[in-house]
Amino acid sequence: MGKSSRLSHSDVQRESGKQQVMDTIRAAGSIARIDISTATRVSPATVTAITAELIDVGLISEIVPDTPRQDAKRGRPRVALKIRGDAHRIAGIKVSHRVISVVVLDFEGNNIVDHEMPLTQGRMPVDDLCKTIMTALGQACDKAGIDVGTISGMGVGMAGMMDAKRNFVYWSSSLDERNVDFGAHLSRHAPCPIFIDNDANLVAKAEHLFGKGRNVSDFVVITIEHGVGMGIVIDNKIYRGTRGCGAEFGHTKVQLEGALCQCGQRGCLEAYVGDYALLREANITNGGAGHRDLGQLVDAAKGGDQMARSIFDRAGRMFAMGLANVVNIFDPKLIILSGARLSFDYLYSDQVIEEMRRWVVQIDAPPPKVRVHNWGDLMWAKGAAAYAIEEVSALAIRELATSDT
Amino acid sequence: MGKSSRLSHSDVQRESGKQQVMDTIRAAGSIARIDISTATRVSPATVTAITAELIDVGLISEIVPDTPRQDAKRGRPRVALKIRGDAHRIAGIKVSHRVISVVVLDFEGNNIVDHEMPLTQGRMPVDDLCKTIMTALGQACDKAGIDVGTISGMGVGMAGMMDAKRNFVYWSSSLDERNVDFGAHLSRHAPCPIFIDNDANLVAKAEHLFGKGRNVSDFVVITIEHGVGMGIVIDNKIYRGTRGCGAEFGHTKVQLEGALCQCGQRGCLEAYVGDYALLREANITNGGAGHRDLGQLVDAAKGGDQMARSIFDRAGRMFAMGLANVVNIFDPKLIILSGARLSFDYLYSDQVIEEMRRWVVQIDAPPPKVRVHNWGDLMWAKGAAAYAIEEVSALAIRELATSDT
DNA sequence: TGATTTAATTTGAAATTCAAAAAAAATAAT
DNA sequence: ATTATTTTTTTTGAATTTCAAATTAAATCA
Repeated sequence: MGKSSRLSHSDVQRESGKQQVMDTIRAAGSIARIDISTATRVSPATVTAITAELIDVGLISEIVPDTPRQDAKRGRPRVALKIRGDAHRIAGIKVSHRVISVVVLDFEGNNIVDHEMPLTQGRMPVDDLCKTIMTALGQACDKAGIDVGTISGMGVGMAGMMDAKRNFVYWSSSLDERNVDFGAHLSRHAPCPIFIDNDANLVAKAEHLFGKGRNVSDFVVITIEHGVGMGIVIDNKIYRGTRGCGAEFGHTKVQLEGALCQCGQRGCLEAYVGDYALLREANITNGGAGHRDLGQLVDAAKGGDQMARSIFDRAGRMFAMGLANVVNIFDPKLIILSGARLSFDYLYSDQVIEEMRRWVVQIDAPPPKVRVHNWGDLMWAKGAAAYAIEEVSALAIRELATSDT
Repeated sequence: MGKSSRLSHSDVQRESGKQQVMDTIRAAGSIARIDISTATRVSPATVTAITAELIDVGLISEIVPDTPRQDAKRGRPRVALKIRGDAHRIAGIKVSHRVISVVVLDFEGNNIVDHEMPLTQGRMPVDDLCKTIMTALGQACDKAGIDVGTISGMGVGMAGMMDAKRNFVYWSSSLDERNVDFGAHLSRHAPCPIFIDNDANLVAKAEHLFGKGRNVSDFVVITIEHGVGMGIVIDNKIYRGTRGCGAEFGHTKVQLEGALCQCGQRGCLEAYVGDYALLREANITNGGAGHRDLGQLVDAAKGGDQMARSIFDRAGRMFAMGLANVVNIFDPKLIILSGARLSFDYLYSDQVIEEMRRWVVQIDAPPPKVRVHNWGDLMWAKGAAAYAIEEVSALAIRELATSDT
């Protein structure tokens, strides 16, 4: 054993010319053949051949120049190509505890419809969850007046540990069972291919395809919701680690024998920056004088309350330390702080980022860029859709090779 | 900018069939064609064609079965292939402060000769270092009675930050100048291709080719010498980060506002586990009663000295915390603790590893394996040679394609 | 000795890619 | 208005790589 692990997959993973061209067009939005050629180092002849085939099957199209003349240059004008939005409809679904969010995107990534469906229970049996997901998708489709059957791929994101390759869920807080072949179950209800992954990875996908990670080959995305998540992109691919649970940034240790975390361990980053951690501190120091929620605490800090401010100060410093560790280990080009909640402002402040930079090993090269991306709640569902778009794209191209001509 | 970064290199990097076959043979040591086929998923027909060519140019050879009968099985017996050791001679050179270590290996990785040359000064001008390196290599060759001109590739490892791809050194403690095109300088003195990289990366290479990382696609190597280094292998490739300084594991922070590190920052792991850190503590607590060296300190701890023991205890706990953070971020299959100095026993103890495991997020899947690899001092030089072997191999195969039939 | 099994090789065809030449579509110059 | 020039795209024919299927080779088993 082991013998086969060394190289066996590199062949499968290596992108065919078609894939490469397709990805380049998607990344660019719109791009002429000659630019595809220079970007991919594939010869113009081949680009012509490939794009002709892709146009033929309807995956991409030429853009007719509406402005008759562009920036005056000689020579045959370049004609740009783009993904055909109407080639496929893709759904992205994010399952969280209280709600299921759905988006339907066209193949270009444009929003067709989005929808939220409240959940009465966070944890449920496998088949219930499948049905619930399909109900949510059905409602979204009704809203847009489209048929569920016209959707050609569906990404599903949820918290927990899973093997994306096999659509297998080791554990998720949304399921009352461990080690479920969730892909197989959901397939029975869904009329299209399904792609399941950890939600942190999906946000990374979303940033890569649609967000601030576009055209960046290596970066890290950090998200804060209830917990602290991290997604890693290396060489344009999601890095998933060996156990498939994604990077557990929230449980990196920032203090020996430190604060108690909900995971049962001590000194986790999450135990300093998570909302429950902040509230815990606030309510202890508050002398039991009634619970405060996070909004109140933020207001208090902004209003100059020393106590509240010191709580956020420490959280910020711990967060900077955790970030610095990531940079010292990974040395990414870019860190994206991706979030839906404005209440985490204090962690995304310039001060925290400055502090992180000071803790990074100093060398001549500039420290990694940090960009804050404040998506709405749809971020997660869009990530799921982004994943599905990539996979459907790959599928379509593989089919191309198999069938006809 | 940016636009071309997305895919441009994937084409260059993707292994040709020949590379794949060559790598598989090297990783296996010896392997039959049919097994190469299954390992690489390349058809038997192609494997036959490729291996025929490789045999033709003398890079590999068939192994004649010395034992006439093997484990009794029917069918045509498989004939194993192996790298031809005499195809090339490769040098590996590690520059440290007090000594230059040299190894010369054959193409299979067998030791032909090793040699150490003391240095009178640790930091020197570029051309001096080039000459010194060539002198050391000359001495090694003399020792073995071989001609320097017969060496077909040379790997050089040194501490510091460098861009391996360009053989460019941003900074090294062995040079009195920054931003040196060291490859260009050394090329003027050397009769063969040169490959330069950070020493931590080279140890990772050594483990991958010759050590405990053989046949493992993703792992992390941690080395402790004066400082704490880390090398990362992802998908059979060295992960170098964007700034090319390798992973700065030694400067990850394990304590907010903690102990002062030689880098000037506070709370670095190195400031707790580095030898100078231990001695600093020992000598403070010693009440100024004469300096003790690390050996003495180790002996004292083993002899039951409470003070000494508590120093190692804390160092061990900090090390475990640092390791746990790497696991929580990276989730590698395997961690190799690679070292030349036995005095670091206390960091590589079962207790420390157990502690680390407890600090890793608990999931169903087993935690990463930890293996201690106690190489001699040659580890570093062998790493340099390993790198050169890989590169010369790639070169030879590229030439194959270029020249003749 | 022939049947069976497994490994390796041969052969012809398919797929992919590219260099070089040609064509297309624009502007600039005369 | 015509020709020259420039740049992009397409066509064409050839080289390379790879594989499926058939064949050959080398062993053991009956």
